[in-house]
Amino acid sequence: MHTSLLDRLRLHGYRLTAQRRAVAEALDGINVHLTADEVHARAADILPEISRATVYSTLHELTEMGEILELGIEGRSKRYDPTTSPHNHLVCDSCGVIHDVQHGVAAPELPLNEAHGMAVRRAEVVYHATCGTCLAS
Amino acid sequence: MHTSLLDRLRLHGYRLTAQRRAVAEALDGINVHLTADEVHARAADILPEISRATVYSTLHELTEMGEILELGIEGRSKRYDPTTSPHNHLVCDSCGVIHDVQHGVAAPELPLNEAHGMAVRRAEVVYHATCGTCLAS
DNA sequence: TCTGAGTTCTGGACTAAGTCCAAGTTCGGA
DNA sequence: TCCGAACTTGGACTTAGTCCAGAACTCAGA
Repeated sequence: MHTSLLDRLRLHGYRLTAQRRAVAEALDGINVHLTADEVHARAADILPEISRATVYSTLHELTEMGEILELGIEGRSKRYDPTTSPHNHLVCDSCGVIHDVQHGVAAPELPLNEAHGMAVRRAEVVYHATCGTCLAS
Repeated sequence: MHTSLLDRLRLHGYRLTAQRRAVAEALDGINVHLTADEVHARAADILPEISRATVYSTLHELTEMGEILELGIEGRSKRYDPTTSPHNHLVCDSCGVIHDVQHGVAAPELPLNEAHGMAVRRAEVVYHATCGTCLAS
């Protein structure tokens, strides 16, 4: 995946740098939703001197390109989702863990008269739950 | 509303203090979703010396009681929703403004085999959009 | 009405997440 | 290879939220 992601960065007029490569690799092949700090830690395994500011800006670029999804569902920190095809999320309100929900149910559409003049881009269903670990403690 | 809300605080074993009254009044009769800081500002109009820490702890108590909803949908700060009956949200991803969506569409239910062992409490549909103000700028 | 135990509040210090910026470095088209 | 534009760095800063010890307050019971 990351090769084509880097290609796409290029198509969008971004330069290919070691830092962007490291962030792309950090996001490659994972199916959990990392926080910016976790992405930074993984990228730092590949490129130890990468700075937090660079990771943040690269994540913003990828979000803007639509290559990843920025989730601000619960907790203090945003999480980044490499799966951009429409899907829903199951969130533990107490620890912030997020699971993808793959069942094919699409979020119901929003009637135009409810849109408050806003341009709706996507809809998702968020299931608020408590995970086993948090239930036990 | 706030009278009964205070009654319910009492029923839950909480004491009635001027500070809790002020927070309850700050949330009373509004239909926008305030951030903790905005709640603090409104409460401070009623009780100028109320501290941030108190507002935060009162908001947590009310959330725990189920009297208000804590929303962490987008942006850096949580917002508090005095409407606890099931409804959906329309969010501007760029400025964080949240509108309630009143149309009667319920979020689809989550199949048990998708629940990852988590106890699902509620589901909501979140519509991600850009508001008129942000579109213009 | 008074009292005292226990609850609540305060304000300031602290933490975590994220942003900003100036200066130095690197990329890649010509 | 050269050079300008784009990118990165790291440290300071901002914002949102938490923590804590001591002071103030609430309210049940006398």
